Amino acid sequence: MKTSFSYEGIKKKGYKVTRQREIILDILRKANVHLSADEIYIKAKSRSPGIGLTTIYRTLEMLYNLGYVNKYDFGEGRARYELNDTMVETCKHHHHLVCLRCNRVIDYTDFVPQETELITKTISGISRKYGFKVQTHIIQFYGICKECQKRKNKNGRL
Amino acid sequence: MKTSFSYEGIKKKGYKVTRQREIILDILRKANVHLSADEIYIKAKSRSPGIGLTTIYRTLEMLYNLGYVNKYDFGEGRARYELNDTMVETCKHHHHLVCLRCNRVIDYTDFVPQETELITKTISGISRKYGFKVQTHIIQFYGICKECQKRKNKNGRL
DNA sequence: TTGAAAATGAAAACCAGTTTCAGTTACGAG
DNA sequence: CTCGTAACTGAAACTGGTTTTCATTTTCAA
Ligand SMILES: [Zn+2]
Ligand SMILES: [Zn+2]
Ligand SMILES: [Zn+2]
Ligand SMILES: [Zn+2]
Repeated sequence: MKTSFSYEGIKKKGYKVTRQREIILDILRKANVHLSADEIYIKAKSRSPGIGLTTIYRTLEMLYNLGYVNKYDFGEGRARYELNDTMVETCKHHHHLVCLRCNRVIDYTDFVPQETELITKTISGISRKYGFKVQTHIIQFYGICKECQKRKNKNGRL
Repeated sequence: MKTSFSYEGIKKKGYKVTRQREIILDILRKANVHLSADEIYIKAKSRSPGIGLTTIYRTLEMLYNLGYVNKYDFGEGRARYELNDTMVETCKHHHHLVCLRCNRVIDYTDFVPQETELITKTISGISRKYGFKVQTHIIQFYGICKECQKRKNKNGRL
């Protein structure tokens, strides 16, 4: 555990830097997918077998309250987490494409031209119209991914 | 229960029109907010005390599979449902502003012009780049509503 | 070094949602 | 209008993710 770049923010808020939290943060930092609490637990256990699932949840909540992780619901009945760009400079803000057939989630950061600009304008428009101060947003497109389009349509709403 | 305008779609798919389903549909039709399964259950029970929560869940799932209701997660740990515009002509497609302090959810249908442009361009961009066929989307802005901005900031991430 | 506040892990509790199953109902074929 | 059957129902048990409880341990500023 060498990179201590973000621990200051944690200490400043009165939270303590523990071995468990270092491990969880490291796992999140290295992940390039959205992890569930349970997936983090498995990974953490292999490094520190005594760690408890409760600690995973508590740490994720702390990081969420600090605004360091995003928490997503892709309709699987459990949350998924990822460090956001306030924490990791390599993690760029992105949106999601969720396949309704295979449940795969595609992140995309390479927004179509003008998308970023349009979002900025939309946010300021919302602020003007509704007096609502936007902090974050979630944009998810649901549909059928390229691979699934090749397969035969099975039952369901798809 | 007079309005039977949408029951044909249900029958056509091999589902039966039962008294319970009529009640649930009627509750959804009259609601002007997003209801949770439990809230629907309370309302339904006052009309038909014998109704079971299981039936609420099963009916909502059926309606979701038929594409008649939208299912949302606003981070409360339970789903919320509403009839969409395929079912109710008065219900227009909308996006959400979720207040992080008071948890109120504001629907808005009068998008700022840039927002409509954003959606159109993004969907066609996604189709071109990823071969992803978009069916629906969810756009939620999280922040602080007008009323809460007047109040003092308490602890938390806000 | 040390003490108070914070964090930990195990176990139990919690709770939205699902499954099971025996009895009931809708509804189309006849 | 029967009738048979597939669909539907409600109660109860169950599931699985998340939270709470509590006794013990750890962090870290003074
Ligand atoms: Zn964005
Ligand atoms: Zn797919
Ligand atoms: Zn939209
Ligand atoms: Zn508010």
